[in-house]
Amino acid sequence: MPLSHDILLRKLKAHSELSSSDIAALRSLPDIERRFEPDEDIVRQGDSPKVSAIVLGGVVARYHTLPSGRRQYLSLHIAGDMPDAQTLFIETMDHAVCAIDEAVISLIPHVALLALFEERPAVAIAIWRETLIDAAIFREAITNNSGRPLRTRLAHFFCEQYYRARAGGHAKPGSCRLPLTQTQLGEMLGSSLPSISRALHVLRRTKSMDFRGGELHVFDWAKLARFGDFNPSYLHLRKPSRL
Amino acid sequence: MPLSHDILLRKLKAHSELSSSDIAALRSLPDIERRFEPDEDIVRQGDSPKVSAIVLGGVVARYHTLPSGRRQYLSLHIAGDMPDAQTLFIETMDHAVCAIDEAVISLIPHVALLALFEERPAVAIAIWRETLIDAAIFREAITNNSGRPLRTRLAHFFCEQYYRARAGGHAKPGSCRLPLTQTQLGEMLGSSLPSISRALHVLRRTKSMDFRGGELHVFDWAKLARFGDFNPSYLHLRKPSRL
DNA sequence: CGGAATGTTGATATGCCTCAACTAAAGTGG
DNA sequence: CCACTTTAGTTGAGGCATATCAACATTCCG
Repeated sequence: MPLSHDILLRKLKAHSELSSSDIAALRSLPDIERRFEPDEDIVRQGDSPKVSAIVLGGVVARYHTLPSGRRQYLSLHIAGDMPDAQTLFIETMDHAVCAIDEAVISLIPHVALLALFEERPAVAIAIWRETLIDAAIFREAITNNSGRPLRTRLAHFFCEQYYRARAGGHAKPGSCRLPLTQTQLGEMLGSSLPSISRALHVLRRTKSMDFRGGELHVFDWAKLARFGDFNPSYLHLRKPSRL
Repeated sequence: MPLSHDILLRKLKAHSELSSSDIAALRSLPDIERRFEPDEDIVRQGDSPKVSAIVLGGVVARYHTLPSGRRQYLSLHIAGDMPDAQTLFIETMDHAVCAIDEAVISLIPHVALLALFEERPAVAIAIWRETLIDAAIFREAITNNSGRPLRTRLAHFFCEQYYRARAGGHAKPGSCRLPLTQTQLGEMLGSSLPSISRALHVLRRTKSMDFRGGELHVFDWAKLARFGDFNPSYLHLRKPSRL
């Protein structure tokens, strides 16, 4: 009964109802824990993994590699997230998943998950829903990266990370971990390092936030959210976090 | 036994195995057919529909509305697609779906689909997979709109539409329907009308394609795909189309 | 303490935006 | 069927946000 599954459970409960037998079945899933170094790949583009990952600690990201070699980060994942749930039903990875900082991952064999789905359809639905929320986050990223000026885009990104960290219970009051370099922020938001640096100065000057040393500080949530044009409804969490 | 479901079936078969009883069950789903005018909304942001839509004809799009009023199109859907499958498990729409040209839609009650899923898990998995491929398309859109110059972005977009139309059997040899204005292309790719117009001229000058009158013509697929940095693997179709 | 990685800042270049005028094509009503 | 209006697309001029290149400052870490 790996305690680690409680982390997934907590995440699923944020949007889905599960019975006590669902929960028990989930808890009894076999898993292997693995630690990854910063920047180490967890799954690569083209792979066909036979396990799915749950993030237990640290930060993990999905990314594409462009022919130029440039990296485009697609999403960030923290404890409780299943960044490669899709490998259950799509054989080949169309993107890669890597650790951003040092990350601890729980790996669950597909066969075990599929057996659980058959026995406990409610769990399958909860994880399906999880993948659908992922898709909503991707859609928001399309809009964010295509339709907003860089300052707004950056603010929106910070809002999302902070909000998700809080919703998952992984934030201190007023701050959360966000171990990205400015180069990586650029690769996330489709922008260059110097532009990120300058946009960040603009944000800091609003006094609503700060970002340094891999830590995101939020001083004035309402202001930051306004600045970043952020509305959390796309995250589809049942009880909106108080911020 | 609405024949219209064969259109969905064909789509699902492109990536999933279904038994004859799965197919029979799918065919027996009740549905209502509805016609939508160009630009008419099928579902709106904030709605909680009790039915899911299958596109039977025409072109349909998902979109966000920005506070400025600007529209960001997120994806395009043609016959066989289920642009709002997610409403099965996510109550509230975080985006809207509209008809681009005149579109015919089949609406299936959620209750009927959910009952089918219970009876025929393979169908549930096929549709789950469908939503996962949707997510892969969103990811590609993030990369396309964030990481590539406008000409490339436009070429990539044309490649995707043409490839998907062919895969679904909705393309003539060398061309497919794509009833978008340049304004809409701009709202798709996060760009302005004049820039689209100029980028389009560049593409036309390569002699690999043309786009006019809502029709996309492909003269030299290999060239266009190269220009658009297009690799169809993210569409996860079992038998890659010959082009 | 020295070297590598990260971030800041400036100068210059450029892709794309905005505004605007104009052309072309597609309805619409007399 | 033709003028009238509307919508769509083209083209030009000027400006701005962001890219690129480069030098420097700072922090981190062995």
